[in-house]
Parts: sequence; C-alpha cells; structure tokens
Amino acid sequence: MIPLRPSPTLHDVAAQAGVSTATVSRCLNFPDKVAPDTREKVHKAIAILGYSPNFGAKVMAARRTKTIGAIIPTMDNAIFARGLQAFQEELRLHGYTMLVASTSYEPALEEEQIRALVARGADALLLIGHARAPEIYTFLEAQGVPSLVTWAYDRHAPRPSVGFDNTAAMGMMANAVLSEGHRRLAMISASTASNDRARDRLAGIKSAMQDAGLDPADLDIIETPYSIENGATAFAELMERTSPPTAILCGNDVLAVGALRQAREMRIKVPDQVSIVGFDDLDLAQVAYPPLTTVHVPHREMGRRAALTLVQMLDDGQAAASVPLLPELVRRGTLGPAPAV
Amino acid sequence: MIPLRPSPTLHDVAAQAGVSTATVSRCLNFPDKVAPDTREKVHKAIAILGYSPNFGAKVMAARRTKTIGAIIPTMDNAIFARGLQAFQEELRLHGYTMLVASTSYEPALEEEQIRALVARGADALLLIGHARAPEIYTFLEAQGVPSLVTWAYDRHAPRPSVGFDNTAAMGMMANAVLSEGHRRLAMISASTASNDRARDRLAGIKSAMQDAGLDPADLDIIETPYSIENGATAFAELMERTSPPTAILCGNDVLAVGALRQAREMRIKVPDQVSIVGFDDLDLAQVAYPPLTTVHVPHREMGRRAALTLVQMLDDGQAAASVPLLPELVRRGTLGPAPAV
DNA sequence: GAAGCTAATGTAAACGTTTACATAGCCTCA
DNA sequence: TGAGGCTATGTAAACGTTTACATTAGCTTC
Repeated sequence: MIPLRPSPTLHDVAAQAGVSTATVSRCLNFPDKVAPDTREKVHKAIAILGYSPNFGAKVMAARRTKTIGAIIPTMDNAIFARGLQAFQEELRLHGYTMLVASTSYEPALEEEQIRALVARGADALLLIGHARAPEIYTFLEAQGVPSLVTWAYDRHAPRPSVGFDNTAAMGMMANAVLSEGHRRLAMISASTASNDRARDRLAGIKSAMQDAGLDPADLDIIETPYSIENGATAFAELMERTSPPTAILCGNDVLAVGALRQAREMRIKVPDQVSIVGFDDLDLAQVAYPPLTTVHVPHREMGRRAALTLVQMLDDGQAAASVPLLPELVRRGTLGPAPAV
Repeated sequence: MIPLRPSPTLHDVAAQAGVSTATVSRCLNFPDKVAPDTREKVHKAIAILGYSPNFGAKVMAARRTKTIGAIIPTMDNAIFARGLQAFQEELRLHGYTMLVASTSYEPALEEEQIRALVARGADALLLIGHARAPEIYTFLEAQGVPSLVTWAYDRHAPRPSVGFDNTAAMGMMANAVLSEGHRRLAMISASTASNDRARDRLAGIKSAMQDAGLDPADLDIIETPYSIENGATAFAELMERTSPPTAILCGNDVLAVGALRQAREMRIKVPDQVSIVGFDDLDLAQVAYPPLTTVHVPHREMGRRAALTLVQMLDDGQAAASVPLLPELVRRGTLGPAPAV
C-alpha cells in the first residue's frame, strides 16, 4: 500500500492562492464577502489541490455539525420509512444530513440512542411520540439540543409536535364502524405500555363507544407486536370467543392485513360476517383483498413539516410551533354493516 | 433565555479529579491502561461535572467519526428500508452510527450525496449496485474512504460486494415460468438506464429464453418507475397487445402487485389467463390476492453482512471479501401453466 | 484635503481532544 | 545492588478550521 499523501488543508490552499486562510474560509462560507477575482484565485487553488474541508476541524470551530438525528422504532415499517424519506429529502434541501437510530420500541434503547446521537454531534433530534422519561428532556435541554416530537399531536403537551391526534383519528374510525350498526367491537393493538400512539388510538375507540352509549369495558382488546403473523393469530383468537366481535379495529394496517389473511383462511367473509379496519393506509391496504378500509395518515407531509420546523429552530432560532395534521378516513371494502343477529 | 454555562471539558474533569487530561482521555478510551483507583476518581469527577466529550474535538484529534454513510435510492421501498434497518442494528453493535442519504435513483444526485457524506466525515460508505462513474471510485480512493457495494453481486466486478446475482436470480424465475409452458413472455421493469440491478434481471430473462430456444428479442418490455400505479398501467398496456403475453415477469413486487390489481379490475383471471410474478418477496406479496409468486431476497441478512464487512474493513483494516447470498424462488398463487391456445 | 465610511483582507487566538514521548516509581533477576 | 523492564502518569504538540479584531486602501462628503 502506498501511503497516501496527507490531504491538503486550508493552509495549503491559502498558500497556493496567495491569500490568508481567513479569506479562503470566507470564500467557502460567505462567498459574497470576498472580491470576485480573489474568489476565482481561491477556487482555482482548491481545484488544483483537490481540497475538501476537514469535517472534524470544521465542527470543532463552528460548533455545529449540520446533522439532525432521527430516532424511530424501526425503519422496517413503511410508515416510518416513508416519513423518514420525506424528512431526509427536506433536510437535504437545507444543507442538513440525517443520522438514524432505531429503538425496536424499547424505551431503554431509545434513551441509549438519544445519548448516542447527541454524542455524535446531532444538532437537533426528531423523536416519535411524547411519552418518555422526563430526565431525557432535561438531558437534552442541558446539552442544548432542541428536539421535536412527531407521529403524534397533543395540544396539551408541553413540547411542540408535528403530527396528528391519534385519539381523534381512531375515534373517527370507531364512529364510522359504530354507525354501521356494530355493537360488539374488538381491537388488535400494539403494546400500549410504551407506545403512546397505540394508547391514544385505544382511547379514541373507548371514547367513541362511550359517546354511542356502549360500555368501553366491553371492548375486546388483544395486544401484540406489529406483524402480519400476529394480526392473523389475534384474529383467530378473537373469532373463537363465545360471542365474537362483528367489527375488528386494528392498530395499524399490518395487523389488519394479517387478520384479513386469517379470515380468508378460516373462510370467514369480510365484510359480510366481520368487518376489519386498519390504520395508516400503507400500500398494503389497497393491495389487500378486499381492499382495506383504513385511516390515511399524511406520513410524507409529516416528515417534511418536521424537517422544516427543525431547520427553522436551528437556523433562525425560532421556537417551534406545533403543526397539527389531519388524517382522513379511507373507505374501501372491509367495512360493512353489522350482520343481522 | 438564560445563557447556558459552557459545557465542562476534559480539562475541567482533569482538574476536578486531580490528574492530567491524558489520563482522563485514557480512562475513557482505554480504561485498562489506567489504575483502578485513578479510574474511579475520574469517573466521579465526570459524574459531578456532567461531562460529555465534545464530538468535533474528538473527531479532529482521532481522525475518524465512527459513522458510516448509506446511500440508497429511497427508503420508501421496503427492500431498502428493511436492509437498512438490519444494517443499522448491526452497526450499533459495533459502536458505529449510520448516516443516510437517498438518491431517488438519480445518478447525479447519488454523486452529490456521496460527496456530501464524505464531507460529513463518513468513515466508510455503503452503496447500492455497481454501476457508477469511475471518477466516483477514484474520488473515494483519494479521500481514503472505503466503500462496499450491496444489493448486487458480480464475481467479475473489480470491487467487493455483498449481495446476490440479479441475473441468476431472475434467470431462475424465468426458467420456472418457461417450464410451465409459457412462450409469450413480457417484463415490466424499472428503468434500466441507471439501475444495474434492473438491467441484470432483464438479462437473466433473456438468457433463460435463449437457453429455452426462444428469441430474446421477442420479450415484450415496458420500463416504468417502481409504483403500484405504474404496474397497473403497464399491465393494461401489455394486455392490449394483439397477442398479449401469457406470463408477465415484474422487476419487483410493487409492480407485480399493481399488475395484479389491474388484472382484477379487468376481470382477467390470474393465473388461469395470465401468470404474474414478482421479485423481492415483500410483505405485499403474501398479502396480495392471489398471493404472489416471487423471488425471496434475504434483505436483512444482506444489511447485516454488509455492516459486518464494513466494520471489519475499518476496525481491522481487512480487505473486504465479497459475500454472495442466495435468493430463493417462492411459489405462491400467481404462476400457473400456460393457458391452452 | 481631512475626516469618516466601507469593503477587502490579514493576523492570530481559540476550539477540546488524542497521542508520541518523557518521566518516575517499582519490581525482577543475576 | 544495579541494570533493565514494566506500569502509571504527565507534558505538550498537533489536528484544521472559524472568527473577533486589526489593518489597509479606496471612496464619499463637506
């Protein structure tokens, strides 16, 4: 291996161009503060030497990395992948780069990842959902790292968020189900212990039931991690009850699509015998058969707005304003009237 | 706003603990090079001051960021999202963090992103596919940034890669289709211009046709970006030919599932009237109706192995060895015998 | 034509680590 | 007992930028 000659530094460029390092630096960071012909000399020198700025030195001197961290449960779920994609695209437009870490829905891992990304010099953090230990927020404040909560919106939350009201959104779906005459409802949900979105969606159903004069305690709930298999298993379990539900509300489309698959396997007709609805409106939903009735969430818009908000906080020092987004009910083929008794 | 007191530095910790900065640094990076009681003093000082190392200074002095960049077409495609998730998980196990950028399948944007991530101090890069301008490789070499190609494997490629042979994989599928008696084949593919995986898959089909005594030129090809809608449109177009294909091989599952949806809409029976097969084995595939026959690719394994390989290159200075992975044919419901003429 | 601006550039001091090298103390072994 | 080796620690020099401040030159204004 030939030992590579050390990369040229600002110094080398300055020497080559016959100016000072300050001028070269200005030329790179504030081009209009430099006379045009000086600028040209410098650019020529840069080209000749193949100079590219040293990241570490830059970060140390400028005290920021132009990097924003995103901490999500997993990328292996289209809703996060899609939102993150939009987030990253928007970030790039503003000269920021995205650092990603995932938590597998484990709060302890989330805390570790938050510390890791801060240690990696993230200028700010994108977080999913409001629920976490208060010390984490204290830590972020102490480190001077702004953060923004997404995938959730809560007007009462003490911190800004870009997202939608999970309770209201699922409440809307529950109302649609109830207005089809369903009275025996079930929910297949993600674990509500460490997932405030799941918790809120559950609350939305209960509150809709209450409003309709039903006892929320009658809601049959199965909690299970998001996966097609788990949705299928939960569906089978629900249909074996002595008095099975006529409508099953799923915490997301993945579970719903699993339930749907299981229904087909058990030769239970959807929506004639049982209605199944989802949440998120993934590609899966329109591809399933019958196509899934679900709640459409503007994931891309959410990611984009989150990026915009974070960039404003960083670049303009603005305090973030919460941005509420509106999910929509998408009626397709899996919600029908309650079967006659 | 209260101006926050500047964070404590190594110096402060050293003073507090009554040792030198070198000892504190060693204590953090090589704990076993420091006497146990000194170590304790230092840790106490760190706790008292709430010290956390400055990223920029660390990077500058150590000349590495412990960060690896991943440049993919888009996260909004489950195959990349899933692989990246596994990649990140494995990276974390080895103390690395992932920096992500996406290219929307545009070579120009890819080059920009490569430069951006290198400028952001990525210690190494994960790239998708072999095809790119040679200057990019030269650039990476000049900058001393190792890179690894994934999602493709080519024994003749001059650079190491972790992935599978797209030509062989699609060839395997084409053979399965041909052995069902199909003679009029069509392909719905992503644009082959800037996507070597798509190009290789196409080549796989052509070579299988050749081997079966068919003229590869008879393959009816439609190129269109990956999306359900585009798959549907392409399917409709193919079925309007004067002599439509009896089997349609799709470049990925998303296109296939779009075709499937369109078939349902046009009341064309799959697989009785036409067979449709995909590639990737996304969740979509098993949820579609009928369930999609496709090629299963070990995306998670690929991401994990890529991470491992990159970490070895960086930590042990090993030259990377290519890792070939084996895709599998998954027979489900959309491939059947060619209809009788 | 002096005073006061402004624009362009230079000087040099941080920024907070890591690490090569130096030092000091202790142990081992002939 | 002294040479040699080992371990634990300290000293101080990088690392390559950014940026506050200083300087200079040219222009405007009265």
